[in-house]
Amino acid sequence: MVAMYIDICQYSRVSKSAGSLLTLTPVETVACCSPLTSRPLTADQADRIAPLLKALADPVRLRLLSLVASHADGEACVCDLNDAFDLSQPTISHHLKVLHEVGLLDRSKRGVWVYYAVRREALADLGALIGGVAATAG
Amino acid sequence: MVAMYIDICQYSRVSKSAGSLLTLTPVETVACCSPLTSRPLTADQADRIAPLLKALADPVRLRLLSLVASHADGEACVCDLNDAFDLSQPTISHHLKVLHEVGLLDRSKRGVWVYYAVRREALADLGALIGGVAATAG
DNA sequence: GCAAGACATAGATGATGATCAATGGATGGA
DNA sequence: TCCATCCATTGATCATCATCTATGTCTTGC
Repeated sequence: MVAMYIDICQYSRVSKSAGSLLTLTPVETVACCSPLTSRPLTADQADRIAPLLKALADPVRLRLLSLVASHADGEACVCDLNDAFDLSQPTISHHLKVLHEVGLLDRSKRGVWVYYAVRREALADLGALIGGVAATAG
Repeated sequence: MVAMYIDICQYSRVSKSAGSLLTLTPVETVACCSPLTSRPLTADQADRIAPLLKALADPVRLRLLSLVASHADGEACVCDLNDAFDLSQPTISHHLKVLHEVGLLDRSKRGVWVYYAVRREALADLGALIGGVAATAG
C-alpha cells in the first residue's frame, strides 16, 4: 500500500507481476517512495523522479496535461490540442510524446485519431511525494 | 482559504498586504490555483508554475530539498550539504540559489554559517496542485 | 588589522531541450 | 487504387542549464 511509505526502492527489487525485475519506471519509483520531506532521497531515487518533474516543468506541457485532464471523458484527441496552442503540430506532438514516455499520459489510437488520457494515479502519487500527504487511494 | 480552489488568478489581481499588486510569485500562483486536473490552466498560470517545477526537476536539487527537509529542526547549513555530494561547492551554492529564488527554500545567515529551510506550505501547495488533493491546512 | 574559513559570484564550456519546416507512415473514403 | 487527413519522425537552430575553476565578500578569532 502506497500510503504506508515503506521505502521499498531503497531495500530491494520490486517484482512486478510478469514484468521485468529491477527496472523501475519513473512513475513506479514515485509510487513507492516516501514523501520528499520525510527522509532523504537516495541518488537513485532522485535520478528516477527528476525526469518526471522535468516532463512537467514546461508551460506548454502543463497546459496540455491540464487540458487533457479537464476534457470530457478525461481524454482528448491531438487535433483538439493542436488548436489550443499557437504552435506547430510537430511541436505539440513532441510535447505529448515527452509526457507519454514518462508515464503521465496514456495513448490510444482509434481510427485516424489518437487520444491521450491522463494517468491520474501517477499524478496523485507525484503530488503526494511533493506535498507530503497520502495519495488518493489507488 | 486555499482548499476551496477559487481560481483567483484568473479573475483579478490579488492584493498582497503591503506588497506589489499584480505580480504573483510562483509559489503564490500555485497557492491560489485549482488542481491541474480540475480546470485547464491558463497560459499565464502555466508560465508562473513551470519555473517552480523546473527548479525541482533536477536530481541534485531534489536531494538537496529532501536533505534539508529531513534534517533536525528542518534546516541545514551549507557545509553539511556540500559534504553529501560529490560536487564542487559553487555548484551546490548554485542549486541552493535556484531553490531559494523560486521560494522553495528560506535562507538565513547566522554568524559564518548560512542555513536553508524548506518552505513546507509551498511544497504542500505544489503537491496539491499536481495531485489534485487539498493542501495541508496553511 | 590580518589571516582563515564559509559562501557567493563571474565567466566559460559542453550538454540538453524547445521549436520549426520538411517529410514519412497510416487510415479511411472516393 | 489514389488521395486527403491525422499524427509522428527527422534534422537543424537557438536558447537554457549543469558544472567547473577562479575570484570576491563576509565573518570570526588572534
